[in-house]
Amino acid sequence: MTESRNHPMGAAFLLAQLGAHAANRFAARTAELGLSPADVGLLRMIAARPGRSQQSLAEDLGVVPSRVTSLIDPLDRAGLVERRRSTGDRRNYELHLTPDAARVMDDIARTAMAHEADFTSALDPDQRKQLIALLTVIAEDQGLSPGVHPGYRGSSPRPPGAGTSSGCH
Amino acid sequence: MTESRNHPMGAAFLLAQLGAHAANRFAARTAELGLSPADVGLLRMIAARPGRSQQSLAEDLGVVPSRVTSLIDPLDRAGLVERRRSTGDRRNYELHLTPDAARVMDDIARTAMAHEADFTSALDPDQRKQLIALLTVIAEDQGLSPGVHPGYRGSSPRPPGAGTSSGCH
DNA sequence: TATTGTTATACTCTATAACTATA
DNA sequence: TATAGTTATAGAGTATAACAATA
Repeated sequence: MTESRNHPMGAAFLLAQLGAHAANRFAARTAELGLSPADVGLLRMIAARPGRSQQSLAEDLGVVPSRVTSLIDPLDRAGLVERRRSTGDRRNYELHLTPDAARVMDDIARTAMAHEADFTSALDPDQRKQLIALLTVIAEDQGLSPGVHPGYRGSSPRPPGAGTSSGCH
Repeated sequence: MTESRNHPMGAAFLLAQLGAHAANRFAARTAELGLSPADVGLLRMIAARPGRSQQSLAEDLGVVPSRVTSLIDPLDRAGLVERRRSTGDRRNYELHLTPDAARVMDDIARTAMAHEADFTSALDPDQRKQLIALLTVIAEDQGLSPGVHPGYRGSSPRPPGAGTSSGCH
């Protein structure tokens, strides 16, 4: 309380704090669909580029290929993602959403819109546009790929213990 | 690419994306001080209220008391935090920063300022004020405690698998 | 009996390495 | 020999539960 009064939070800290909160809230919503945020991210990445390989997913996510296996497995078992052996190069898979996934994607879209609306309900439309504009400027300046959420795996060295507590000033 | 062109990101997603990025960058900086972001958060919480107990830390962080033990242990061993048995109630500790910690706190302050400056370097002073104002409105609306970073532990149900990939729309 | 903090244990997440099959 | 993907294994992080000391 003393600190918050005398040292108003910096933008970087507020961003980290709100970002974590937004991710938590979103996770709570997707849980109601029986999906983790990771599931949702994967489904979207496959929807955006059907037929892509697990390898390409691993690169975009910045994770090791073995991790993609365990990430796709539950989606495959749930009947949302289909692994088709590539006819050209039978070593890799072509990942596709199943027809069943269409309904789930609709649910996800609704969930995401509700999340966005709830999260920005304290702002008027003009303020939302301002906020998005400012955040977009920073995102581009920081070299973030549009639509790729870094989770908490880190494009940085990634020391152990990250994730709990503070973030900056 | 298609998606980012046709569906500009919502504020909630940008927040989650930038927040994770900010946390990662900050972690990279604190690592150079030999500290994790968690360490920094703990040191600050103790500095803001010297003599507080591990129990109170557990409540503020939303973690279990046993976790606080393993969080404080390394700081104790590093000679930055001292556990003094409370004279009034000898069950609990009063946590204090050691004299050695003063220098570390200075390093942390410098690190945080450098982080903030780098992160907002794409904005002019007026835009920074705007951004902080907008973020503060949302933070208050969402009921976030000033200065308390939720890590990724979640004030929400917290489904497994959270942390990787997406966050919203 | 209730509370502060610790220890022991189990579970989850993730990376590394070894392996299979293709090329 | 090199590449896509899988499996096995090990390490870190965190919660649960049982425990000690104090109230």
